[in-house]
Amino acid sequence: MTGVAAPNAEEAVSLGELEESLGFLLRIAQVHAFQRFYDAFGDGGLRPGEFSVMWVIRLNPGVRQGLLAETLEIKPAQMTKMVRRLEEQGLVRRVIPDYDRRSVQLFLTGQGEAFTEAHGEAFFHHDDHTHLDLSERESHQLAHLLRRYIGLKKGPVE
Amino acid sequence: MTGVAAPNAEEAVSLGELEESLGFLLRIAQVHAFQRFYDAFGDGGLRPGEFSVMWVIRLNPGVRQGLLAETLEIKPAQMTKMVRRLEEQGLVRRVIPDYDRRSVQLFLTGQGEAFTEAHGEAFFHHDDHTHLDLSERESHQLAHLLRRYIGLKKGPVE
DNA sequence: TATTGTTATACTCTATAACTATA
DNA sequence: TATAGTTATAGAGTATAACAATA
Repeated sequence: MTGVAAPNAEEAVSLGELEESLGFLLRIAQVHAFQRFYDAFGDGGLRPGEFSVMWVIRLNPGVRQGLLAETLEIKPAQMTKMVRRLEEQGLVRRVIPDYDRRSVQLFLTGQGEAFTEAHGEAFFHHDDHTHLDLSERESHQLAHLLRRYIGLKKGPVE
Repeated sequence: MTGVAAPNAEEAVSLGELEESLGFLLRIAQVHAFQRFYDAFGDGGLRPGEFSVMWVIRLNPGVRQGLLAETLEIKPAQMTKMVRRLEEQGLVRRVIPDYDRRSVQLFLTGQGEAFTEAHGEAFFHHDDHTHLDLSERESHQLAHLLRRYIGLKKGPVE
C-alpha cells in the first residue's frame, strides 16, 4: 500500500527535528539573504561579497590581500579573481610594497571610495530588521549569536 | 603616499558595520556549517541537503516532489537530480500516483529508512551547541531567531 | 491553457594543485 | 625551503528556459 489516494490537504510538510538544526536553518537563511541582496543590488552587477571586500579595504587601507581573504573566509584563488575584477572596474588599486614584493596591498580608488560612500547606507539597510519580522532588539541578538557561532570577537566599530 | 612601510602588527582587520550585517554573518556562518558537515559526513559521499531531503520524506511519506522542493527552497531542476541520485543509491522510491500522473510521490526505501535511522542522531548532534561556544539556551535562541528570519512557523515536532 | 516534472544549456562558484616570484 | 599570490583545470552547484506528459 503506497498512498495512491489523493491527499486531502497536501500543503503541510512537517520538518521535525530539522527545525532545530542550525546547519539546515543557516542554509535556508542564506538563500533568503542572497535573494534579498539581488533584489536590492542585482541591477548594478554587484556580486555578494564584492561590497564586503570593498568595505573592509576602505576600513583597512593597504590591507594585505591574503589577510583579507583569511578574514572574510574567501579562498585565495577566488580572492585573486575578485580583486582583479574590482581592479578592472576601477574600484580597487593593487600595490606591490617594497618591503615584501610577494605580497599585494589593497586600496580603494577614488571611484571605489565614491561607490562605497554612495551605497553603504543602502547595503547596511537592505538586510536590517526593518525588512524582517524581527524587532531591532531581535536583529541585534541574531547578529550577536551569529558572531558567537562563527567565533568572531566584536571589535570597535568606527 | 601609499603605505610602503611594513605594518607593525598586521593581524587586526576591522570589519566595522559588517559585524552587524545579517547577510554577511549568515554567509560566514554557512561556510562554517558546511565545513562542519563535511568533517562529520564527507566520507560517506553524503551531500548537504541530501540528509534533509530524506529526513523530510521520512516524516511525510508520499510527499509530492514539487512540494518538497518548495518547502526546502530547492529549485525543481535541482530536486530532480537529487532525487534521481538518491533513487540510484536505493534510498528513495518514486511513485507516480493514479490520481495525478504528472506528479511524483516520494518514499524512503527500507535502505533509506535504515540510513536515516542509523545517521539521524549523528546528524542532529553534529551541529548542536556541544560543538560550539554556545550554551544550549543560546543555541535554541539562535535557531528560534533564524526561524523568525526565514518566516518559518514552528510546527509540532513528532 | 495551466501544471508537474524533466532535460539541456550555460554560467557561476568552488576546490585543488601546479606554478612564479620573492623571502 | 617557505610564503604570497596567480593560473589552470575540473568539478559541483545554480539558473534558465524549452520540453513532454498530464490535468
